[in-house]
Amino acid sequence: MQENEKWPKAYDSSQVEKDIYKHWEESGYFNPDTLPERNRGGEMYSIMMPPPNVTGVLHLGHAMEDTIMDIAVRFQRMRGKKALLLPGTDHAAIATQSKVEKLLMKEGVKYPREELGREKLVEKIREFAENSKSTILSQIRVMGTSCDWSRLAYTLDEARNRAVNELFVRMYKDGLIYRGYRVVNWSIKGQITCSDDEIVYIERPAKLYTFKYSKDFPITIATTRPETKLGDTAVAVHPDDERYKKYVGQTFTVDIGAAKPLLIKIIADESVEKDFGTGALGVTPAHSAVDFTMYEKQKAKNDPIGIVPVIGTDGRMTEAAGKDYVGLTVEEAREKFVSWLKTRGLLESEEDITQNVGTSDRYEDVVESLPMTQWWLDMNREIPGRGKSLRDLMREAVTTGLDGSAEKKIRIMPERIVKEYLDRIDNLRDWCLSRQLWWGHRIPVWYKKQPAVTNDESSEKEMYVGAVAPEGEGWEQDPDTLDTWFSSGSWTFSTLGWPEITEDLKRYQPTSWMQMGYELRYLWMMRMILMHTYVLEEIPFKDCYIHGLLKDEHGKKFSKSSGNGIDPIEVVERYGCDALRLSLILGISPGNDSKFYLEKVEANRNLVNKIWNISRFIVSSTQDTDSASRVEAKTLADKWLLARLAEIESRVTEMLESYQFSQAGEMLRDFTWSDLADWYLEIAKIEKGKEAILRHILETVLKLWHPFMPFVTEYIWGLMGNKDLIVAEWPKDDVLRTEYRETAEFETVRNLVTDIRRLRAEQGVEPAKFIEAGVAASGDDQQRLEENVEVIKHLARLSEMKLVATVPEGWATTISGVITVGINVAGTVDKEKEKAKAEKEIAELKPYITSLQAKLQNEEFTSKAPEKVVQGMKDKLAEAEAKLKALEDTST
RNA sequence: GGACGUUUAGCUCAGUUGGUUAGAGCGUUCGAUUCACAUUCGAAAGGUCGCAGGUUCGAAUCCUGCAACGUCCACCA
Repeated sequence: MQENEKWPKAYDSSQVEKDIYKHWEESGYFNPDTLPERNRGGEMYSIMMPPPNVTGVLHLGHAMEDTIMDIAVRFQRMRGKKALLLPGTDHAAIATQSKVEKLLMKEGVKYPREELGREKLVEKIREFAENSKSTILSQIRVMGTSCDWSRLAYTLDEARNRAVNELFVRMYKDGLIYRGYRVVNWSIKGQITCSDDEIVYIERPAKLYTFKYSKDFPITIATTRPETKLGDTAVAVHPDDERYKKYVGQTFTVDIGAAKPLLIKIIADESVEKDFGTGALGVTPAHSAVDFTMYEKQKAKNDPIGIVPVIGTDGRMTEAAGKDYVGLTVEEAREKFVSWLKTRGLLESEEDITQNVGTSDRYEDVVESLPMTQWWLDMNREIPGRGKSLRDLMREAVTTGLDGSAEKKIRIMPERIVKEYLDRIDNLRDWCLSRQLWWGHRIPVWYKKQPAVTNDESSEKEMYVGAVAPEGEGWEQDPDTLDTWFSSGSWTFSTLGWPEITEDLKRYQPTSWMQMGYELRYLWMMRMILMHTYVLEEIPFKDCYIHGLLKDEHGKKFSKSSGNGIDPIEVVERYGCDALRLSLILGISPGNDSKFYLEKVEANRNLVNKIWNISRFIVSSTQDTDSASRVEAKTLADKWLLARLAEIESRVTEMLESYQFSQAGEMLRDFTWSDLADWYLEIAKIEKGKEAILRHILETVLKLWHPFMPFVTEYIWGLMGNKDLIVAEWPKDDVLRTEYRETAEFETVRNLVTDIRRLRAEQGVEPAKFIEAGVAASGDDQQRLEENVEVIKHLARLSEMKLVATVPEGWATTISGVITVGINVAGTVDKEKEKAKAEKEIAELKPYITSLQAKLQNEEFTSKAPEKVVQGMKDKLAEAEAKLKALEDTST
């Protein structure tokens, strides 16, 4: 074929991708409202894009998510659905604010909050966020993502802010959100509260100290945090513990150096393990979540114990800790208190242990447990009128279905995640919603007097909950903002216009599908389920696919600190978007991590180019074809290929329906490269008159590939004179599927060609040389080969192929299935090689035959195994025996 | 302390409800360049399916135990 401008030898993605994306965007097909008639009347299909954080740029993980979502939505669009992929970004409260603060500090603003003040700092963050947002949005376009830009959402925009406020107020009115003095996770470094989900547990060595408060105190206790003991108010023992039963209810006064002598009450609590340590637990309600629950239990029992905070928000000991300790860090205080115990002879032992401590996922410091007044979401309280709690809703949504309705059940993939999720639900504590941050949704609560961040139980002033301040003077809004996951949690409906009951809301939720990385399954998936089921009494999505992490070739996480980051945009520039997309989805299995490296992209670039050249060949050789001509299989090869195509069509469809992208893509690749390019197109050069079939095949293949590699397929589609592959009809049941089913017959021909090629290579026949061949076959095989003599001759480079009774003496021979084939090597046959080959095959075949025979003689097998299996084995045995006989004939 | 995942060719991974000679891509070796594509084509080598037991006529696949790696949960005071 002539080189020409339209069809260069190699596909150049950089020349076409931008224009094609622009064309798609202008076509309106990304927006379900402006899709062709067929789609607008179709079933709805919706995906909400997990909003990337506006903290920087798109990374490979985003690129992978964009790819799988885009494959899903393109597939559904081609099938005629009213398909929506709704894009958006996340303001990412703490991530963004801390990032900007760090940048400012680098620029010399040492204390950004103090120096700039709330308004100015928020303005700086907004600037940064807007910048980052526009970068990210343009990168989503580069990935070819077919999302509806007219519905673009941002977690901190006007509409989403309205939704968040409304949600907060509604939950408050339902009694689910409350203000409470409770123990929080406090990051000293970040000066901020963390939810349980933002805690990362790490193991570290620690010392377990066993001691008594005083010489005459009857119970010995153990702790890894001696300094907190300055705030102890009780000792808890198991109610059945004979050793301590007699003390329960008594109160002891001990002086261990705190500001005031401690009043220690002995209480009984089921959760204390008799066999752990001394079987008694010093209770510090102010500095341990567990102890705090005991404090609450005692309060409920009307047998209260005290609560004494001895650590402040600055991580230093408070005045309550006593004059010897005030102002010290916890480490200093610990050392001091331990030596105090030692000098008094109160320390019984010191033991090295490994301890699990919680750290802040953002600031990476060990979090302190401190009591504070914060806003909380109650997991256990009954929702008015629903007869169940938020926890119940979260459980129902993945088990029985919401309200027991199977229609309202979320299917999570891979399934094992469900178990982990339920585990987590069972252990869920109330969610601390308020954050000491400025970047985010400000808590919609107003006070007459502003409470300071403090760990004293402050007296409440007049309070009003609502988005707008009430009438009158002196109202000040709560200074805190909401946990960023509060707004992300409402993503599946806030994006559709809620709290207004819009057409979009009615139509596109519950959404069809959600995908996310497994690190988000609690932080985000759980919250979406919680909020959606609460607000709309519906599930947020029908299917949820949890994918693994992308790692580098050594299995390491991509991260800035290890410097192994790969910029997806650079990869697109170098190899093309289609190649990158394939590399992100092929060879992965759901829920497992996968590795990414450039060799993979290269291989997939080659695949894209292969498709380009297949098209180039087919288009050039079918230029004058009447596109209306009927697709009809005339030869064995035609029947075979059309049967394969029909099979691929239905299997790829099935796989995409069940979100098995990797498998679908691999199947298509194998078909395209091997069956179509290497075999059928080669045959098409020999057997003429395939124009209509070739066109049909190419168009079908382009359609099947389009969701995976949208750019090159759309481009070729255009070069073929067609319009808008993006909305072309997905291949489905057609005449081919029922007409052509048989693929096995062609395998005889294919195997014969391969075996002759191997024989030539073994015998050292020059590759270009045409030689004579003789083929001894019988029955159906004989006829099949006769019909395909020309094909075989060309593909195996034969000058002549005769069907013979026996292969002439002196020719090199091999066995292909049950066919004996010989080639005339003009007396130069390498007997040694031939014999070695035959012997090797015989050696493999004999034990195989023996084992088959043994199986077939085994009555247990023949009576128990299904008839199909037994028959299959008999056939195999017959074939193997025939082959063995032929081999033995040739090797003697 | 519980739970989960992974372990298959040198590398990356497939392997559907157990069915009998375990597959692909990359890499390796040998060979090929006029006529779609060297971003290509042909051929080959390469695996005791982590280990040990068990169930079964039959196990990479099911069960039990163990090991290595990874992950999650828990009020390990």
